[in-house]
Amino acid sequence: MRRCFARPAACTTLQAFGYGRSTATDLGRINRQSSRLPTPHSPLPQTMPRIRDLLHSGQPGQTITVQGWVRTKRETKGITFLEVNDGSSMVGLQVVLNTDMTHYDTVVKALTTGSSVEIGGDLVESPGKGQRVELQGQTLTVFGIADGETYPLQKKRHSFEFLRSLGHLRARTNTLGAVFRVRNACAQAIHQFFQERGFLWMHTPIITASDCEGAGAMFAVTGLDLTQVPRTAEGQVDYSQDFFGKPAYLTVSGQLEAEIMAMAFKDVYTFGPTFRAENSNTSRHLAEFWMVEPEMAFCDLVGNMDLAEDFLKYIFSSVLNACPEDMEFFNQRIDDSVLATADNIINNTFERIAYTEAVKLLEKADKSFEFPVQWGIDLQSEHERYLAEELFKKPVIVTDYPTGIKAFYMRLNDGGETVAAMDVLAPKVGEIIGGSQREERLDVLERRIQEAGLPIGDYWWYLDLRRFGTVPHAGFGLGFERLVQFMTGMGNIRDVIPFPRTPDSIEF
RNA sequence: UCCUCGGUAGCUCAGUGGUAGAGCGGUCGGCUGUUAACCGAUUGGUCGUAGGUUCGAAUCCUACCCGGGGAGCCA
Repeated sequence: MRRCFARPAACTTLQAFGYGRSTATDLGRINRQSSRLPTPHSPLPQTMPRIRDLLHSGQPGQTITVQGWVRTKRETKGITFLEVNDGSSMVGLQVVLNTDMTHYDTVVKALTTGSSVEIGGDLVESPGKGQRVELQGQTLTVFGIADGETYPLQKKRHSFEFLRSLGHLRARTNTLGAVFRVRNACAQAIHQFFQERGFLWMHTPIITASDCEGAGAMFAVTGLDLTQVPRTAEGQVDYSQDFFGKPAYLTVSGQLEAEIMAMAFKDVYTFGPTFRAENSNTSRHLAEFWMVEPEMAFCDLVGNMDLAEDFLKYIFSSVLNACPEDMEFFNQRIDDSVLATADNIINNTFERIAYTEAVKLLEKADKSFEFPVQWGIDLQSEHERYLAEELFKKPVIVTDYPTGIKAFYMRLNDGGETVAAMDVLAPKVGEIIGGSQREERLDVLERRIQEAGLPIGDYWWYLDLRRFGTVPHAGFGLGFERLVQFMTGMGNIRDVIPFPRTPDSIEF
């Protein structure tokens, strides 16, 4: 590409060109007919049609301007085809450039995959196969060339491992583009689902005061100079000199705070970032991920299950509706069960079964498990998948788990052997949602905190909720990236979040 | 953290002790409408790093680094 710039003919079209607040390089505005002057356009983005809309509803005869990045260029002797993509859809707009354009030899030939362009012209019916309409290019502005020798994205399939090393460029690929459109549609659907039902979105804190949340290793947050940590007389870190005057961490859950807000607004939800410092190196774990946690007052476990089922059906329907091409792509190229799975979620009533019953079914199963089943142990991934995939062949909600394997805040059932917990198990992925009815009885909750060996003083406000106007309530948690993984069929969670954070990895 | 597989051209990979390869990409040329265009030519490497065995190491050994998959933990 540098060689092209060195050509005298190309150099004559080079000039600094102020463009809005940024400076772009104008490689040339090219007129098909030399008598026609370039028409300066408004730089306001909202005046530019998105390629998605042009492909769906653009009419031949429209004069349009599009902006985007060149995905491919196909050249023949007398004509050049560009596919321009602006991220609004999987498929790009085909642009036809004829050799009689001014500067064709210098500018059009210089265009490479990855270059940024603005092209004006007429939308016409495409005589070729593969697209309804195409853009007959008349003016072309090149904002930036992507040097073909060094631009790492090629017109071929790349491994996801390789694309992960290109976190700043991979969103321009078909698959990651589809992932992030689906992710957006999914987030939008989540808000819409809750807002339609009167839930309030609550921003629970990201920095939390103590580790009483009790769910996994936490990242410490400190303002102390780590090269000169103040010590107490006993040699411990003197947190009284730290920013908050006590140890602080990044949140691992917004649930306890959501419970506070549910005691005022009945139905609330959180949707925000969550952090786990666990050294988990798997395709299903991130150190920073987004979590959705609805919490409902005056609600029991059955109401919780109803909400979880409605929730998944709604999200899947919405995303299929919003991103049909992307979902079709996932089904074709990533996992051919994506659409069947979505259909299964949307059109089946979820099976509901108590843990004790599930264990009996697993014991009777004509199948040998790596981990033998026994009442009292937590279900392994292989057990969950057997229930959802082989036995019921649809989503299964398992309820009433043994008290010993679940968290202290889950409501104790009569007899005390089980708690009102629920896990939604889905074919292909296993647990997708985990939740419970919360313990609303003060005396029971106090006993459970003590039995768990937790510092009861730290929970004074949580216990106050039971002292003052307590109410049965319930909620669940859902890992947002796992939902996106589930919907798209993407195998690695690092490929459904724009900038994954995992142990020893925090690029971009 | 444990188990396991891997690291060779820009990318995807072949090469199991004897002169480092293919496809794709890039570049150049050709081709009147292409669809991951096509055809021809060409470019391209400290074989993850360090040490060792050997006449000779991409290949065998040791350590380390990085990545994939699985497990645990979990969402």
